Amino acid sequence: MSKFADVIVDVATQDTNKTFQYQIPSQLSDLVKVGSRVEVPFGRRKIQGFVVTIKSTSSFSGKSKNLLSVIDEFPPLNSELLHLSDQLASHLLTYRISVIQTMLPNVLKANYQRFLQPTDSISESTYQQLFQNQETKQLPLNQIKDYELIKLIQKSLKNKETKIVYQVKNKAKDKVTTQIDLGLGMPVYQKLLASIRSNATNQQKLLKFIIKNPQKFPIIQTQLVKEAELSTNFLSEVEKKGWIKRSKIQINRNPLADLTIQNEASAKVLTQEQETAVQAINHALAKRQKQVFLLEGITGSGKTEVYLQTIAKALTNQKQALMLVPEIALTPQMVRQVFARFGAKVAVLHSGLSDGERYDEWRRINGQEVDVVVGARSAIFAPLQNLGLIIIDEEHESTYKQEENPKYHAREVAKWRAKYHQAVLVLGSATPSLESRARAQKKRYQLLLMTKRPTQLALPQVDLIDMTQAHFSSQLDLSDELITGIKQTIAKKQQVILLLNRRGYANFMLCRDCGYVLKCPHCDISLTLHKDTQQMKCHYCGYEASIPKRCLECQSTRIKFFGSGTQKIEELLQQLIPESTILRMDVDTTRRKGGHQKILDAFGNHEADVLLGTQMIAKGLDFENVTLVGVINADSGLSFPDFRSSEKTFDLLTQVSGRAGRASLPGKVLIQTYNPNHYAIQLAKNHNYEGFYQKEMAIRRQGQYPPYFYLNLITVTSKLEQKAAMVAFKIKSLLKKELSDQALILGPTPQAVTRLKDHYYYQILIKYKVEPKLYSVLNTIKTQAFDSKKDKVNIYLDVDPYQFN
DNA sequence: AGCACGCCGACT
DNA sequence: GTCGGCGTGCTC
Repeated sequence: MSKFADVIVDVATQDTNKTFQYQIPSQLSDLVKVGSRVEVPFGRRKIQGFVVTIKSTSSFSGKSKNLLSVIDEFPPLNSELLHLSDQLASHLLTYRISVIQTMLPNVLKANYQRFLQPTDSISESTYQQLFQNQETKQLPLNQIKDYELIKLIQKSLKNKETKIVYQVKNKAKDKVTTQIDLGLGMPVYQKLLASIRSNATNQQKLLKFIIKNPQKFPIIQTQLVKEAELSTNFLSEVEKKGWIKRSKIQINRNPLADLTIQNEASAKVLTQEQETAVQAINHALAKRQKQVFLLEGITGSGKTEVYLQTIAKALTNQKQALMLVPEIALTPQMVRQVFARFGAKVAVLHSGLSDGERYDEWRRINGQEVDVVVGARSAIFAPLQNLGLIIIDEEHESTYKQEENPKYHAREVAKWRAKYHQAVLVLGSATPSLESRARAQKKRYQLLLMTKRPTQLALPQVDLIDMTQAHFSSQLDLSDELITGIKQTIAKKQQVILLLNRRGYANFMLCRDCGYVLKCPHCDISLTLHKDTQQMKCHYCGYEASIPKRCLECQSTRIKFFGSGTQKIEELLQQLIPESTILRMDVDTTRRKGGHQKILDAFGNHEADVLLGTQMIAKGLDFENVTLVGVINADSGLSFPDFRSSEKTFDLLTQVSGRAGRASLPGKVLIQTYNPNHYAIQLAKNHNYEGFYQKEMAIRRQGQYPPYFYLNLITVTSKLEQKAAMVAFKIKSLLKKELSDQALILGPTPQAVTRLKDHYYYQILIKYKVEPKLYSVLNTIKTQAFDSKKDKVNIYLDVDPYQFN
């Protein structure tokens, strides 16, 4: 009896956001499993899809086509992830295939190729023109740009002289290397060495190496080449003589290969507070009940050790653990510690890996070869089947929210998975998100407080520098007080971390005669001066232009650059303190692979006195010689049109302050600000998270924002401004009609940056508490055609938005 | 998404 | 009459 498969097809549109049914041919019946990645005919193409159900009766009224092939040996999706993809797609109002694709490593994305092949009726001349240079009698069509050739192909297709065949290419490749084994017995090698010509140096080298290190065989070819100082050519010669045997073996790319393991593999002695936290979590682990903990511990209170000991507990309970960190490249110390404690049982997943490395790590996880996974946001989808513990470190970080589609929040996915597995979820932070802290208040989460540092070291003294009153010896960016602080620290051979949340040199160019500001031609945003590359760059779309010498409007030479970025401050600082060495760390200096690590290692080795950077220096760094932290402009985040701007500022200041005085030396923090009385800055100065929580909650209640209200952001975009606005107003009236009058519908308003990459953006914000009809309304908005295909209007939905633009 | 089909104006 | 541009609708 033949069977049928329901397949989610690799076409991300509203129309295809459902299953398509295919018949399973008998020769594939043993291979096709639920979760398999398969190749199917779709229209006249062949595409990739994922099997979500297998059934024995047809539910499709038409005639099902046959499934063509199964791509992987083992299904990439298990039933949990299939279930999750379904729920998440409807929760986020996106396509299920998009969710599936974010769950899986990149190499499992399909790579489609089209080839032109001759038919029987092809004429000799057409064949000559199209195929004479093709060995395989087929012409790859993917990147043909020659117009004459395209015309020729079209004509041949029309005359049925040729046809197009479609291929689904699998990008997933195992990494293969050559291994060398001995071909003869040891006494034979001894004899050979004795009888060989004295000028056959390479042969002698190899024989001596074999006799000296027989235990090293089989050996990887590249390693042998290196150790015995031979060439691969030579090795293939001696292979012919039968001295050695070469074979291909599959190996895993190992991203942790060059991580040196520190000697901190054993558990540390816990403080009373740590002990209490570990006990509480371990107790929940033992009960195997779904439970959420909020671990609120000040910077330096030793949250990491709590994580490590509870992971160990989960493992002894025969369970697996998953730990998320905001961005691995920025928290290498954390990864190193997990690796040191749990060794080969650990897999890492993050954006710094190559596609191949990521695929190998993922396969180790999917094969259940590891018990601990550490990774950034998307690691929340790691296919562990026996999860007992999920940890989210720095749970308040906005990096856990993906800003591209599907716009999921890893914390929410973690809750879903914890429930599914009856697992324990630990949310850790020095400055928990208000959402999480409020849930702890309501006892939905269990709050675990850690208020002391194990070293008994006090939190650093924080001083505010009021920039409206401060003294400046030169430019207005660096106050004398901060400069003096830096000089004194350097004089004591100690180090400084400086935070400036703006990259580039100067962020806008103004003509002092006509007031003209140089803007990006595609976005309504001023261009930033980059002195190192001698260019004006758009930080939104990447547009680059040369630095103007004259005003483009009035030709005046009285142009000036305003708004200091990291490049400018670096230059300024070097002038003011010539004896200092400065390392700059921002997206521009860390773009290359391993760029973060290089800078951090150099700073750790005290090759520089000052580490100057954007917010990427605020997280997780632990350098014991840093005794001064300076914040150059604490106000930069406060002016954003975002209800979380105070929270972000408070978090950033608290986080960066925690970088000072990590070991025996007391730390100090200097914060330059134009708003010294702002509550976020005042409370950060006093290390008063609980005070901030109370104050900010009152403001959120007043403003009807989360955690009191839910949010939903609708963005309408078009190349034509009126069109975007018109559709936005239509959507608003539809919402008004369908939702209760408890819901607040704000806008439509043009985005703060109205035009981006030549598109206009209008947005509508819905605030609500309970709206049973909301999802069905949003679904109709998504499906409803507000536009013709001609001047396209796109509608984006963001459930629980974090970025407002 | 990509592909076909069908409609309509334009060109040899 | 046929070519090509664009809008519409469908893919198990």
